[in-house]
Amino acid sequence: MRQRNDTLTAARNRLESKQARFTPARRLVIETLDGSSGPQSAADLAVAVAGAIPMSSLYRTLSVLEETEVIERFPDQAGIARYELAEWLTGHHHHMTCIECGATSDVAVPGDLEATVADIASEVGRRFDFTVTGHRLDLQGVCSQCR
Amino acid sequence: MRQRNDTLTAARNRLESKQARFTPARRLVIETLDGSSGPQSAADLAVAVAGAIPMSSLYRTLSVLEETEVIERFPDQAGIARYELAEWLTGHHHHMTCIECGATSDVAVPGDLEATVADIASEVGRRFDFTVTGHRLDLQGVCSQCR
DNA sequence: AAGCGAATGAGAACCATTCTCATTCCAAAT
DNA sequence: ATTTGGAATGAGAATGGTTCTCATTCGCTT
Repeated sequence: MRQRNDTLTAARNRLESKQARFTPARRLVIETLDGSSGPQSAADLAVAVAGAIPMSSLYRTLSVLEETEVIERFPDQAGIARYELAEWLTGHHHHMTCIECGATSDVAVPGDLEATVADIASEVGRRFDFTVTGHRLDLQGVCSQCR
Repeated sequence: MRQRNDTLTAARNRLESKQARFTPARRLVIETLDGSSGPQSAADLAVAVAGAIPMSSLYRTLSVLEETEVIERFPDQAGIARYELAEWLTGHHHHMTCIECGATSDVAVPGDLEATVADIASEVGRRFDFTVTGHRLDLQGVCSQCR
């Protein structure tokens, strides 16, 4: 399993390879995301870093990290941006969203099933003349706490 | 295959069963979405209806249709809301987004593969103690025109 | 130690979306 | 036909997440 230091080092290398600095704010955001179990909004992160990063800087930090592909953005159902470490840092995974409480959490689909999903994705691409480079599976349902 | 009139009638029934009227603006938006091959933004729809519906009314129309579950909203990668007819009107389907041109189109995954996807979704739910009620598969890649 | 491009922070600006409210429409009852 | 009350409409203001501006500060590199 990937350790926190590996993530930080990998992210730092990525930033430096794109001539961007590995600054305290960037490091703090990466560490915070690394400790989260699902995608976080800018507001979530502002709380998590306890005001250590002003909003304008936080947003700028997020766009730098997104442009350098250290993190990925996916808007939630309301259209609010949520961020996660990029898959090359976390490993490929999917999301489960509870329709009761709205919480989204990561799911690493077991290898046997994931292989089938990937196969289906490329098979569908083949049938529709579309070169598939990635896929994302979102599950909606009710989490154990809400049930 | 579902005909346009079926869609309109079904949508009308749904609206009326929720004590909402089947007004010209609502009908026009439904017809426009029925004639689209992928999710449309409010701005797209404003163009498509050629100014026949002012923005404030268009947005209100969209929220009524969303609340009555005639349409579904999914924000695109930029967080801008895009709308489609709900799956009970169109049939279950997924999306393919071209990473070159950004276009998103609908894909009806062939029945054999779709059944497998559904099985995997519930199997994953079982393993993670999550009651799956729906799923969505998004394919990223390059469309035939961009390749 | 100096120079210089990058990063920061405060605040203004943006813009998709929602809200307000006065007006108009429609359906049902008279 | 007419009235009536709730629903829908449209114009414009307000909201709020996000981005931009710009003056200041930081941190490499020489």
